[in-house]
Amino acid sequence: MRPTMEDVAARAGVSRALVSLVMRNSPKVSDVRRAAVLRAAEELGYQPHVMARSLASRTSTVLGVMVNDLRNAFFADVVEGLDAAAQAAGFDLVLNTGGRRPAREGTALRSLLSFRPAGVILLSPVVPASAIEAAARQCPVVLVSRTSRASGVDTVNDDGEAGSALAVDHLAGLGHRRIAHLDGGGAAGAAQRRRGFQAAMRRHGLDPIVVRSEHTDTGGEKAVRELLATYSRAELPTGLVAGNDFNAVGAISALEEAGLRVPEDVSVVGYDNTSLAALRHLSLTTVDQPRTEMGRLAFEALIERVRGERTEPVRHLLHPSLVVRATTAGISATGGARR
Amino acid sequence: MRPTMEDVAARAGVSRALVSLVMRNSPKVSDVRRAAVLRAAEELGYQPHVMARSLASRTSTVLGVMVNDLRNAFFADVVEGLDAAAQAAGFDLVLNTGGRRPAREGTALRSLLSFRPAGVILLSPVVPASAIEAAARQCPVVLVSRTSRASGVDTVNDDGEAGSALAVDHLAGLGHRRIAHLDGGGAAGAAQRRRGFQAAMRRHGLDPIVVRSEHTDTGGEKAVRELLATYSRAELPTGLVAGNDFNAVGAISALEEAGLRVPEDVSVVGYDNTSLAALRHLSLTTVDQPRTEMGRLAFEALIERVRGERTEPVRHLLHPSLVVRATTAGISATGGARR
DNA sequence: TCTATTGATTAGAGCGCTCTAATCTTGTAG
DNA sequence: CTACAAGATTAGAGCGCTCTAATCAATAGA
Repeated sequence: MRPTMEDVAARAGVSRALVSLVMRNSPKVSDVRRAAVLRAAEELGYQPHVMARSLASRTSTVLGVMVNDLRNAFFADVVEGLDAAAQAAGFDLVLNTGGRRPAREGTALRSLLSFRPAGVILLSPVVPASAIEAAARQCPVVLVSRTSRASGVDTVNDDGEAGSALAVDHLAGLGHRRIAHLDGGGAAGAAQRRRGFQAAMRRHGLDPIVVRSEHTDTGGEKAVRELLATYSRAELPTGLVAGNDFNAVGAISALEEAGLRVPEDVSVVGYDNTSLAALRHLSLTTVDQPRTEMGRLAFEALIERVRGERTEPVRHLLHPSLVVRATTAGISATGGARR
Repeated sequence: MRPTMEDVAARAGVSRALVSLVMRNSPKVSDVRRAAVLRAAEELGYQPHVMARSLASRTSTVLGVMVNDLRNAFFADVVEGLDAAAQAAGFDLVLNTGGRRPAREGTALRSLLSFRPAGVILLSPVVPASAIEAAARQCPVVLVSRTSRASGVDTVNDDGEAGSALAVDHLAGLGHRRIAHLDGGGAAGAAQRRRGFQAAMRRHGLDPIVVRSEHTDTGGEKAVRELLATYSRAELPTGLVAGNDFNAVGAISALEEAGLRVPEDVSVVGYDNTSLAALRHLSLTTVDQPRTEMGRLAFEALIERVRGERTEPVRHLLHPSLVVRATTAGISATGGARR
């Protein structure tokens, strides 16, 4: 059996309460006793029992985290940021997934709450708003990549509209006039990206072309084939704003298959700046969201509520940035490319 | 304040002990009482406090998980498998990262242990063996992608030697004789993959060519350039067994840059079957490890020990499989390609 | 009628810790 | 030498639950 505080106290010749004070490094312990306790703890390999501590102190160092999909690199990055911030502040993450299924997410959320966590962070949850509000009645809740109007809920989102605008501005700046968006369908954030695209295009006085697609590489291929079937070579869009990086890669494949060169004939911009985009082989121009930063901000929003420093909800809208690589270029007078 | 068992008991007009029995759905409760308790719990929105339960029962439903690197899709998949199995069995994951730094991993591990978890699962940890053995003295420990001879420790690894052999057999079967391995250097599992490559080559009566590289795309590029500088076009290896998928992608880039076609001139096999490999754009032939399965097995190994069903260590060595896609082909008589 | 017997229910101690309030030490001023 | 404040230490209750052992109710057997 692992040693308890009582064991340490006995060995150090002090009371359990004193050991408790030392463990929480209280200033009101004499140096002699502190040293004795620390030595005894060391010798016994003692480590406080977080659960017992949590129960007795009526406070929790547990943060519940529910992830929409761990396989998605986006969430992995957010969790990284979260973990780093949490560890630095002495919190631990209890992590879960609901596999994108509302019912399972509900169970997962309840499971997190049964830890009586200091707070809960939901990454792009698919549970109904009512479940989120119910959770918010028990502890602070932060939503990442999902909005909410509930008063007890903070949110951290990236500004998808601004991201698309960045892509459009970039292409328009390179001289492109016919630019199409490969829409992400019902995927999280897709609607915002589409809206941002349309608004930016109009701002440039251009006609927004939107092709229904999805956030996969095959989706990108299909969308481009559709485009090729619809437009004559001369009228084909010269710029593509893909729904995400995977979609962009599929689009590029289909373009090359059709004998079009990227970026000489068509420029393509991705979204998310996944590790994929950074590969030399692709060198995809893409929109980057500060994912790790989002995790950090989510943690901070939570901690502010935990510490009671704030009660009004906060809505972070993070600014994406454009990472220019090799899949975009200007248009030459002849319709060819100019880097 | 959230309702406690006492509240439920009062509302249902029974004792706290009875509520406890109902919550653990004991068979020795009359139907009438059970219904009354359940209703009261429902009305109050009561949910047992896991930590209090854990403390009182001296058992834990917490599984500590330390991940080498969350950003790595490999671990994400393993965690997925772990989470699914754990949830099904009523366990919760407390998750951590040490950022590949031994000291930080040590802290992370200690943090996990302070939950007095039912067990701990370490995904490719970089902590010294002594730390692992110390942990094993406190609770069952399962290692994934790392070996150990300690008696209290179970391991789950993929058979890297077999994986490389799969790749070599495939290429040799296609008629390739000059095959090179792009070695992963000090990366986890790299040594095994190299050994497997060498052994398989000798088995086929071929001379194993090993180029020092690393598990990144730039590493793959460099290795191929080295190869190009070393061998004449006629003597250049026609088959490449890359250290992992990223490395393979880099290698392909460099080959194409040099005017060589894949797979017509050179066949390339990756390792890991990441989402990258599945992209149509690449369609990389690669070696797949059953990652989700590894998570499940890790959980099962742990649970067997928790239930006391087993005390001798178990060493799972999982069989990889080859996923043949479009980057490998046979050699034609003229040195050209034949799919 | 009384005692077993079985099944359902509960009292109460205790898990490992924190926290308040009380107690014990000192040092210092009068 | 006494009084008292300030600092250091501790006793003991209690966090929300489980678990053992005791109690209670109801039925059956003699």
